[in-house]
Amino acid sequence: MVSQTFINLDKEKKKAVVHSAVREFARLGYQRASLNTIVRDASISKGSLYQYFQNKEALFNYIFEQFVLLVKRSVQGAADNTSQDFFAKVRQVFWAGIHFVDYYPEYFQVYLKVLFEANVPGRESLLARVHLFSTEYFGPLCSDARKTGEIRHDIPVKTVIFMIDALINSFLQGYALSYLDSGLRLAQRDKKDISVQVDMVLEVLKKGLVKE
Amino acid sequence: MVSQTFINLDKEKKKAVVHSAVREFARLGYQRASLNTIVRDASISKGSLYQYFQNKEALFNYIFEQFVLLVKRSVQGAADNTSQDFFAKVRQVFWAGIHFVDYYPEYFQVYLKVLFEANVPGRESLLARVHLFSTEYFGPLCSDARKTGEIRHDIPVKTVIFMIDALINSFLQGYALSYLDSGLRLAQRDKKDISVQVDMVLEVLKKGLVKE
DNA sequence: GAGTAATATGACCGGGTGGTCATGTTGGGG
DNA sequence: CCCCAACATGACCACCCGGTCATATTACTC
Repeated sequence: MVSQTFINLDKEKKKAVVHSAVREFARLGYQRASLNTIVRDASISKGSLYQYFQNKEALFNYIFEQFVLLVKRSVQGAADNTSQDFFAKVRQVFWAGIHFVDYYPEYFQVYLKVLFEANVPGRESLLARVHLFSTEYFGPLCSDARKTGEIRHDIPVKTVIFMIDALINSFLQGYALSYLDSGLRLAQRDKKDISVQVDMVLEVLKKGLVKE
Repeated sequence: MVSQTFINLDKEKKKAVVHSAVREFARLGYQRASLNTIVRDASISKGSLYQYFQNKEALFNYIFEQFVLLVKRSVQGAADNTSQDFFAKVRQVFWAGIHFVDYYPEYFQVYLKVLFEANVPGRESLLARVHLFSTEYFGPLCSDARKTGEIRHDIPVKTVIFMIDALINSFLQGYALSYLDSGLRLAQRDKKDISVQVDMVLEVLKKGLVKE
C-alpha cells in the first residue's frame, strides 16, 4: 500500500510524485506506464518510489483512489439545490462532468484508459466503484422523478440510468478527446455553445425526437 | 504494407495468421500485443511474419482494414428495406451492431482498444474512417427524416447523430464487455430481452421521458 | 559531534520486446 | 537432376521494463 514515509513527505514533493504518476498513467495506461519515466519526472530515485509504494499496482491504486475522491466531490458539490426538477439536476451532473474534465483532464484520461485496458489489476472493482457511485446517485433521482410524475412510469429506472450515463460519458469523451468527437466539435467550443448542446440533448431526452 | 507472399499464401494459413493477430490485438491493444505470441499462435516463424508484413504497424493496419470492411458489410447488409420509418432504420443499425459483436467479438475489441490507447500509429485516421462511415450513413437518414417530418426540425442533425451514436456505442460496449455494463446486464440476456431493451431506448428517443 | 535510525540512490537483474539476418528448406522450369 | 529464386526459420541484437539491494546521505537524539 502507501507507506508512512510517503504520507509524511514534504507537501510539494508528494504533489510532484502524484502529478508525474497521473501524467504517465493518463498518457499510457497502467501497463505501459513506465516507473522510470515517473521517477525521472518527479526527480526522485527509483528506490524512493519503492519506499513510498509497495509496487506499481499500489501506486496506481493510490492514484485511482484520488480520482474517485475527486469525482465524488465534483458531483456532490454541484448538486446542492434540491428544489430543482429532474432534468435540471441531470444538467448539473453534465456540468459537473465538464468542469471535472476542465480541472482534472489527466485524471479523466486515467479513467478512460482503465476502461479498455487488459490486465489492469482489480479493474473490475475499480470501475465498480465509479459505477456504484453513478447508480447510487441517479437511482434515487430517477425513482423520485417517477413518484412525482416528472418522468414516465413505463420506462424502467435502469434504462433511464443507462441512457443518461451513455450520453454524459460520450459527451465528456468528445469534450476531453477531440479525436473521439462524433461531429459536435465539443472540444473547440466555448462554454456558451457547450451549454446549448447540453440543453439540446436534455430537450430530446425530455420530449423525444418526434414532432409533437 | 502487405507483401505478395502473404496474399498468395494458402488460405488456411492466411486465416490462422489473421486470427492470431486479431486475438492478440483484441486482448492487449496495439502497443502491448506481442508479435512473439502471434507467431507462436499461428505456428509460423517470426521471419515469415516479417516477410508478410513490413512491421507491426503494417500488420495492425491490415487487421483494422478488415475490421472496417466487416463493419460496412454488416451495417449495409442490414439496411435493405427503404420503406421503413426512421426509428425502424435506427433499430436495424442497433441490431447490426449486436450481430457484429456476436460474430466478430474480437474485432470489436480491437476497435475499443484503439479508442483510448496512446501511440497507436495513425489512430486518428483509423477512427476517422469509422466515424466518417457513421456520419455518411446517419446524416442522410436524419436529413430525410427531417424532410418527411418524421423528426423535429429544431434539433440539429449533428446532435441527433451524436445521441444515436452514443446510445448504440454504449449499448454495444455493455453487451460486449460485461464489466462495462451500467446496470442493464445486457451480456447475460437472451435476444428477446435485448430486443425489449433496444425498443425501450428507441421509445425514449422517439417520445422522451416526460409523461405525455 | 558521535551514533543510529530513516530515507535516498542508481547500478544491476531477469525477462520480454520489435526487428534482423545468416542459414536451411522447398519447389518448379530447363 | 540441378539450380536458383522464393520462402521459412529461430538465434540473436539493442532496448526497455518492474523490481532489488548494497551503499550513501540525511536528520535527530543524547
